[in-house]
Amino acid sequence: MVVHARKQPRQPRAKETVRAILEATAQILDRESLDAATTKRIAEVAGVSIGSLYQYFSHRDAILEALQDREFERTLAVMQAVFGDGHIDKAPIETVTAALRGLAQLYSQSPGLHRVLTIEGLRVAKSEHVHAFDRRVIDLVRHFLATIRAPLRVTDLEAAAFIIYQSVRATMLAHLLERPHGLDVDRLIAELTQLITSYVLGSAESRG
Amino acid sequence: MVVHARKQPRQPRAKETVRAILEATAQILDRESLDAATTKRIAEVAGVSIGSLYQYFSHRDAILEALQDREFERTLAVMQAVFGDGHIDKAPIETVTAALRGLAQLYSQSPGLHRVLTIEGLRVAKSEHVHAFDRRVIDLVRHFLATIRAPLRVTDLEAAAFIIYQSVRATMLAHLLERPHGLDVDRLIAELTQLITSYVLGSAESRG
Amino acid sequence: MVVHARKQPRQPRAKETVRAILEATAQILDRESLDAATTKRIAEVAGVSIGSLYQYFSHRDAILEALQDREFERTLAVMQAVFGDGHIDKAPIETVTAALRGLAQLYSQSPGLHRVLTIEGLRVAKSEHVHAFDRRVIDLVRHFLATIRAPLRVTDLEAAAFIIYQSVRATMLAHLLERPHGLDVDRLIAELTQLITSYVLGSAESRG
Amino acid sequence: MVVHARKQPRQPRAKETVRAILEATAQILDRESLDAATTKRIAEVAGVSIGSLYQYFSHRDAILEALQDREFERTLAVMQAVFGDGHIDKAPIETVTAALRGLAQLYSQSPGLHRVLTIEGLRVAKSEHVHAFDRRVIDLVRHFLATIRAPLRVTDLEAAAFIIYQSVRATMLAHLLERPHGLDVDRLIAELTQLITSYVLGSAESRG
DNA sequence: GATGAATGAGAATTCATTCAT
DNA sequence: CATGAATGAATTCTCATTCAT
Repeated sequence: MVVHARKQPRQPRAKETVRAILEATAQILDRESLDAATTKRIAEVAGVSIGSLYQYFSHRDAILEALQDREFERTLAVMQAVFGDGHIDKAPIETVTAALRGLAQLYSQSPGLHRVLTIEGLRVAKSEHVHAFDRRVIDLVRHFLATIRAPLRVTDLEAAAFIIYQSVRATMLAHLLERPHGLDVDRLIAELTQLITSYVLGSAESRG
Repeated sequence: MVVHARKQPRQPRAKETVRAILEATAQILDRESLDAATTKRIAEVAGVSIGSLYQYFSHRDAILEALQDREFERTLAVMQAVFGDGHIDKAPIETVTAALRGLAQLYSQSPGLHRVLTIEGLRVAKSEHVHAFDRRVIDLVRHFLATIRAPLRVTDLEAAAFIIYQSVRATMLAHLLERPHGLDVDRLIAELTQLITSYVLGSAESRG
Repeated sequence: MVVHARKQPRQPRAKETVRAILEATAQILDRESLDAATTKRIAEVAGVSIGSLYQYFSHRDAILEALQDREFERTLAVMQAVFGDGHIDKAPIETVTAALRGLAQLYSQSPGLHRVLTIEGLRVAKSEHVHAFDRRVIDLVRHFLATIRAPLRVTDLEAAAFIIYQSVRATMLAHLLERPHGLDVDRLIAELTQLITSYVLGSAESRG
Repeated sequence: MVVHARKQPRQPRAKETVRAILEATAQILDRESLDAATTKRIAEVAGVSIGSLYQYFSHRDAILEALQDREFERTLAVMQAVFGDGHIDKAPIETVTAALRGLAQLYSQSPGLHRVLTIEGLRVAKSEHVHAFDRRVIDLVRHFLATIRAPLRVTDLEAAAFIIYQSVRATMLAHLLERPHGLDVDRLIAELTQLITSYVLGSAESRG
């Protein structure tokens, strides 16, 4: 899973080192910026030597990719849990709210990390990595839409999933980074739920 | 207009140089990336010397800011035209469609530029520049919502404007950069119109 | 006399331009620093174009050299006046005081200029220009010492002239630049007079 | 001691690198000039890469400051040794001679370095560093004057110390840089001793 | 003559990566 | 394995000088 790792850490000490490196990088991205995440700074914060970075990661970007992996897995896990079979009998509006809640919590834990992931998604040469993640999330959303029993207003589920994914991500991230006053997270989730359900189901259903 | 210009170009040759620098930078941002826009590369593409960059721009970022300015003004002009008095009697759905069309056209002219502007908006230390632009666009949207005659479903217009702005921007940009197959721009505009009108007005009105 | 001048200014307008350039440079050296005296800045302050600088001076340093010339001539003029025949009958202490007074006045008119001239004198490859000036001043001092009628305590007049020149220059300049509190210029002159006459004549004579 | 060092060199190899950098810089200052001491040139002469300069010094000037420190400490050590308790019973003329001898030796070891230090003292924005050194040397001289048992001719010891410091420094440095023929260092010291003692004590005492 | 736009060599500094210890 | 000193390509920016208008 850790694609670019130079060597799989097997010993406890090695695992701890890898964990420290990823934690340090996440912290720097969260509190500072992508530019601040130099190898020197990561090594400092992690409390290891620069050499150790290259023991486990072939190049600097591999560290970021490993972090992406971790965050991608967490995000997908949250969505899979919400969209899982257990929720198929609930009202769509509740599933949507649950998904948004889960995402909001995830984002708020490391907004800087998601900020960087979004920026990566804006690169011209977007990595396969990032592309595959987008694909998987959109597939999950599309699948969710397809399993809604109520009549849908939207017909092109692929397009709808794409739009919903982009809208939710951008809005949540902007909210977290800018913290516009007078708009707390619960209210944001309520509004986004409204946005999505109105779009997908039409107002009657979303009201009911 | 060129806020950070070191010197206002007076002679024709000078104006041409400034134009070449901005054009070159826009092209690099469009086709490559923000990182690729080094002073060396910009000068090369513009066909001028590095020194000439600094005749008219105090530092590298000032070139980007000048480009931002240009794009900000264009964007605001489009929106002001659409939201202007002439449209107050039209159905909201038409105004929304017109605005989205205008934006889509603008974005498609220089997607890379808007990509960079979006990235700038994701920086920890977002510049006053970028912030002010976001503010003005959201104000325009809010004002538009406030002048709709039909009964609104949303109550917090500030929140609604914020969500709409972020959603439209992210979706349009992602569409332009990824070009998801099977989703042409007209369809995208139709879907986004649906998204917005359903959210703001409820389905009955948006259908009508 | 203006050694490096590219062309002798003959027309009134041209003379005025040269004057403006030298004045501007002197002002910048006085108020700012040697580094601040860029061709761009000199042209700005002088109110001429950069091109005009090169109309009259072959290269930037030629401007500084012309300034040196001017200052060197002034300095030598002051000393020649004091050490001239008229003063041969006065007491040495009075001549020394008069010379110091003249120099103090000259230095205070443009301390920054003399600062730069001193720095030039500290360059490894001191220009012939600067060297020749040092030589001439020391010759003047030596000649003055040789014409004193009272018995001298010093025997090596060349050495004495060298020491006196360096001491006076450094002390006066440091005084002007640092303005040590509690030491006004009259007091400084009195002290330096004491320093020199005691050294050259011994205390009995310097007291008388 | 190395105030601006970025990192304290611990390993032998590192110490050797720092030493090489300082040695190279001193050599360039001695044989060439302050302007010649570019980072590229220092690295070349030191036989290290430019990057290594920045391992140990935060910026170019920090290298010069480290050199200054080294020289300041040496200079003060020489003067403290001479003006120390052991010399209080000796004749002032001997203490002055000893001090001048010590300084002459120090200056002759690295004239270029002292040249640069003097130039730094002539900068408009003289660094606190340099200023503090001047202050300390003048304080030492003043204290020495105050402890002389013989009756002094000078009354303002602060002014006298200032004048003596500037005169000795400038004269010794000029002597070293210009090497005026017919004036060897012993003779220079004798003359400067004469200059100082005559000034401070009057000729009778300085003769005895 | 006068102008000032254009030039480009050269300066300081950063940072991912390597490798001897 | 771990370390961190060393590397040097690449970046931004300055400024004396030239030359077309």
